[in-house]
Amino acid sequence: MTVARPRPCSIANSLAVIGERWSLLALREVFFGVRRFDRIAANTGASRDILTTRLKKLVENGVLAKELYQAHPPRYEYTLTEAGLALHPVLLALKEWGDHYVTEGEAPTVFRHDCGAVLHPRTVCDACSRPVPPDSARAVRIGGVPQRSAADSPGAPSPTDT
Amino acid sequence: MTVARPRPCSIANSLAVIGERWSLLALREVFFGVRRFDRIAANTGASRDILTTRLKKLVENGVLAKELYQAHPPRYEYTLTEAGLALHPVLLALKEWGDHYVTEGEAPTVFRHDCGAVLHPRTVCDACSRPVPPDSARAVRIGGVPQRSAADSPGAPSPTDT
DNA sequence: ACCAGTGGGTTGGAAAAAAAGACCCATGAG
DNA sequence: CTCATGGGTCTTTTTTTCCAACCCACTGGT
Repeated sequence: MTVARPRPCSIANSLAVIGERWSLLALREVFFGVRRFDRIAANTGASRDILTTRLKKLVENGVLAKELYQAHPPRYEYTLTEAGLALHPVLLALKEWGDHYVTEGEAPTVFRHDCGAVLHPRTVCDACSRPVPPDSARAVRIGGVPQRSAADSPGAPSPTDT
Repeated sequence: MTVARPRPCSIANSLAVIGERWSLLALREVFFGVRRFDRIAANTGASRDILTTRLKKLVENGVLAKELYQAHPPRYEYTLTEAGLALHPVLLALKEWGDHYVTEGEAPTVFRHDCGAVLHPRTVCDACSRPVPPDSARAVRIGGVPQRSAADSPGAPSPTDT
């Protein structure tokens, strides 16, 4: 009898690093170019002590780096590491979804892409550059468990009980 | 003197709906085809009471729908609404980031795209279909505040103090 | 009829996390 | 000297979360 342990999963792993309250909002600020504690606190609304522990965690996990910009009263700026920059798609996806399904009225934040158009991100397959609707992705393996590739009836694509 | 109120932001709005612990993992399960309470609880590791309130909230916010599949002992399945399906890019982005920067070893979950290749999502501009690196997006407006369109060097794109 | 099992919760108490706000320290400006 | 700024820390109170147990309405087996 298998004990029900949670599914191994990169989404869960990601959330363990950036999934706590305020973490993503702090990262949003750094993406916006706001790199100092006070401003991040003010713009997110996070309380200072929580923000301190979140930033520390993000630094420990290599998402942010702390850079000294003034010695003596040592003062730091938080900057994005490579891993931090790689979160851009996550934030864009969340913003797009929020604009569409949560925020009422105009989107509070708007970007213009290099190409000149207002930015709306779209997710495509890296190999073929075509869109990836939910049903265009077949599971090869879920949570470490190989999926039968056979014709699973639509609507019940291999529930993966484990 | 402006009182520091948190920035209006669709990312924050999104997180208010799906940002609590377990919410995204529950949604992941529904995307995987796991639609019933017990299985979702087992596969995520969430405790039942928390899962109850999370699912209720997701239903209230129109991300999931509850469908009766058996009367009498009334039993429900949770299915994705249009808004729920639209979260696919968010989950893909989180999975991709986790695979890359958090999970050690092989990715626990792998999808194959319709095109035949193993799925790696990429985010592109909907208008020009080109990639969207962090510095290719210029702020038109952030948190409701218009940005000066002048040449802000990347990395310091108008700190938006509000 | 009796019993175990399944599905979807609810309840109560203990433990952990977050919020709010005061406090601290070093430096620089007026 | 005093105030303001930046980056925290400390304490107290309020919220959440976790955990395990319990409940109810069946269903299927014997």
